[in-house]
Amino acid sequence: MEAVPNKPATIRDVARLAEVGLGTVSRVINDSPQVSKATRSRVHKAISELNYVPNPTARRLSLGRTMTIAAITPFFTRPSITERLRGIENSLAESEYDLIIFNVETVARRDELIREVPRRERVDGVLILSLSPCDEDVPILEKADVPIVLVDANHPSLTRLNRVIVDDVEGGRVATQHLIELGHRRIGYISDFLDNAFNFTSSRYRFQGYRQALSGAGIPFRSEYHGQSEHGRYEAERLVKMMLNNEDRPTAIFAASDTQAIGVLEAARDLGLRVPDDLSVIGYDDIEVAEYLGLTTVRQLLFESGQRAVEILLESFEQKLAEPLCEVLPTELIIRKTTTSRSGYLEF
Amino acid sequence: MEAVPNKPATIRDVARLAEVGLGTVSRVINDSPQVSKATRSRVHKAISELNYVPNPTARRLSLGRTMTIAAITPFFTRPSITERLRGIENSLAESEYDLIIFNVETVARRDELIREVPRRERVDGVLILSLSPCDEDVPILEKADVPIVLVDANHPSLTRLNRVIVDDVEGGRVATQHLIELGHRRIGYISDFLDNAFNFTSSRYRFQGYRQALSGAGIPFRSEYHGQSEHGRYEAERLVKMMLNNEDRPTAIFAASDTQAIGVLEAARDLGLRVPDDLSVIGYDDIEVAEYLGLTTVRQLLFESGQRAVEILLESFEQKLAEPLCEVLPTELIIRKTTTSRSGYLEF
DNA sequence: TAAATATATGGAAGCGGTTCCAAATAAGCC
DNA sequence: GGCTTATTTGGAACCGCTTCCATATATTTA
Repeated sequence: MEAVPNKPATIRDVARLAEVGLGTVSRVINDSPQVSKATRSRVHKAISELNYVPNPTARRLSLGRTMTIAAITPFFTRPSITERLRGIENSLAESEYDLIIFNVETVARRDELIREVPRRERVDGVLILSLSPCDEDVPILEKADVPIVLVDANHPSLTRLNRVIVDDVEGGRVATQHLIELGHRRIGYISDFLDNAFNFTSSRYRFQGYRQALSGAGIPFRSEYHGQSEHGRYEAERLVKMMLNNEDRPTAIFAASDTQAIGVLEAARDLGLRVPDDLSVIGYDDIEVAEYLGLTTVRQLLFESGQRAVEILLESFEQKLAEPLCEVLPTELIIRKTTTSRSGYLEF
Repeated sequence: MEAVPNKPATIRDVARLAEVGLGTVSRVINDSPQVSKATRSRVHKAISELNYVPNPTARRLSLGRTMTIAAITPFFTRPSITERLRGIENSLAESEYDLIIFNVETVARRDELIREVPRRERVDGVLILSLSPCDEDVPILEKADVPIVLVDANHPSLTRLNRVIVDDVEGGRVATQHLIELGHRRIGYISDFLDNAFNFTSSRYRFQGYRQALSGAGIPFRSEYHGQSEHGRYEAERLVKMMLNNEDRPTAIFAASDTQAIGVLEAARDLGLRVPDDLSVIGYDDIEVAEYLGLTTVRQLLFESGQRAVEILLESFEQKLAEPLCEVLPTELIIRKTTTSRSGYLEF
C-alpha cells in the first residue's frame, strides 16, 4: 500500500524494484521465453506492485511502428458505413492496434486525408471506405509507404492496392434479372446521382448491371425509369412518386440501397399500391431492417467486409501477401415478400 | 529530384541539409519566434526538399503527451450516437489531436474499457458517450489521471467529472406537458427498457419527467400505458400496436426517441389511425428525418454536444477549468404536424 | 570603442521503451 | 574437476523529437 506516484512507473522503476536489468523486464513484458521462472515472477510482482503499464508511445518509437490503423470514411451516418466500421472495430479490438477515424464530409477533406494520412510516421495501415480514388489519387495511393486496403472502393487502373469489394455490376444484374424472371418488363431503377463529387461508384455499377440484364432480356432501357437524387429514404420516396404517376409506370423497382427501397415502399403505400401485387420492390445491402420489412434484396456482407479488410491489412504487415489482393465478396439474392410475379404478364 | 529514400527523413537529415543545428529545425517546425528569417527559409527549403514530416510518435514521447483522444461509445449504429460522434470528429479535425474510437457492444467490454483506457500513457483525454457509470465505476473514473468528459451520461454522486448532458427529466416533462396542454389525458410512453445492463439512463429520466407532468396535471399513471422493449423502430411498432389494441387506448404517445416515434407512426398507419387526428405522437432527439416526417419532438443538440465535449476537454488540458463543468444543453420543443388537440376532449 | 544587453544558434540530455552484444551463470560431458 | 555449450542476465545504444543551457553573434548604450 503506497501513495499513488505522481508520474506513472517506468520500466526502470520496475527493474530497480525487482532487482533485475532493464532488458529482463522488457523480456518479461514481451513474453520472451528466455527468462527463468524465478526472475519472471519477481518481475511480475514488481509490475503489479507499481501498477506498471508499458508506455505505448515509447514502445512505438522504439519499434518503429505506430500500432495504429486509420479508417477514412465518408458520412458515417449511413447504415452501410457504420456496419462496415463495426466490423473493423470488432476485428481490431482483439489486436494491439488502435483505430483512428477520419470522417469525410467535403471533397477538400477527402483530398487532404488521402494525401496526408497514409504515411509511415503516422499509421501502420489505412482503410479507405466507399471512397473510390479518382485518376489523380491512384499514383499517390500506389506510392504510399504503408499498406492500404480499399473497402467498397475501386478504380479500373488499380493493380497494386488491396481491395475488398462487391461485384456491384453483378449484384445489379442479379437484382434486375430476378424481376425479369418474375415477368416484369417495366422496371425502374432508383439511385444516388451516378456522378458525384465524392466519386461514389456503387450506384453507377449497379446501374450497369441493371442495363445488362435489361438488354440481355431484349428490354430497351427507358430513361424515364431511372430516378437519381441525393441518397436517402425521403429523396427516393419523392423520386419514385413522380415515376409512378406516369401513365406507363413501372411494375417493379430496383432501389440501389435498402434505405432507398424503404422510401419506395412508403411511396407505394401512399399511392395505394399494394406491394408486391401492384409493385415489386427489391433493395440492396440487406441492412438490419430489411428482414423486418420482408424486403427482397441483394445481400452484401457489410460487417464482414470490415473484418476482412482488417485481416488483409494485418496479413500484409507480416509480408504474408505475395501481391495485392482483390477480394470480391459474394452477393446473395434474398427473396422475401416484396417481389412477386407480374400476374397476367408472364410470357415464359 | 531525388530517389525516394527508403526511410523517411528525420530532423537530423533536415539539419544537415540546411546546415543548421537540430534545435533550430525543431524551432522552425514549432513556429518558435526566435529564428532569423534567413535561417527559417533555409530550413523550410530543406524540409520541402526532403519531403520531411515530423514523426508524431517521437514528438509525443518527447512532449509526454499522446496527442490522442479516446471516445468510448455504445453501438454506433444509432443516429443519436453517430451525430454526437460527428460533432466530436468535426471539432477534433481542426486540432492536432487524433481520435481513437472504442465501440462497446458488451458489458464486459464496457468495464474493460472504462478501466484501461483512461490512462495518461494511452490518451490525453477521454470522451464517454451515453454510458452512465455505475456505482463501482465512479471512483475509478474520478481517480483517473486524464481529463474525462461524459456526454449524455451522468451519475448522482459525480462531482469531479466534466459532463455535457441534457436534462432528460425536464425534456420528458415538456413533451408530456405539451400533450396535456393539447387536452390529452390518456398518454402512452414508449421507451427502451428502463433497466438495462449498460445503464443507459435516458429512457429512465424521460420517464420521470413523464410521470411528473402527469401527476402535476392530476392524471394518474397507468402502467398499461408504458411500453418498454429493446431500442428500435420495429420493436416500438410492436409495442404500440399492443397498446393501441386496448379498449381504453391512449390518444397520444410520447416516444423516448425519434426512431421509436417512427415505429409509432407506422403502427398508427397500419391500424388505420390518422396522425394527429386520432393519435398524437411526439418523439425525442430531432434527428434528421424528423423534419421530413413533420414529427413533433424534443430537440436536443446532438452534434453540438460532441463539439462542446471536445471544447471542454481541450480547455481542461490547458488547466483553464477551475473545477469540473457540468453543462446542461437546452432542449427545445419542436411542434410540427404529429400532435394536435384532442378534439371534443378539451377541458380548458 | 568597449561593455552590456538582446537575439540566434548548436547540441547534449532526456522521454521510455527494444534489441543486441557481451558477460555471468548453469548444465552437460568426458 | 575442467572444458564446452546452453541458458540467463545486464545495460549501452538507439528510435526521433523537444528543451534547456551554453555559446556565438548582433545590437544598444555610455
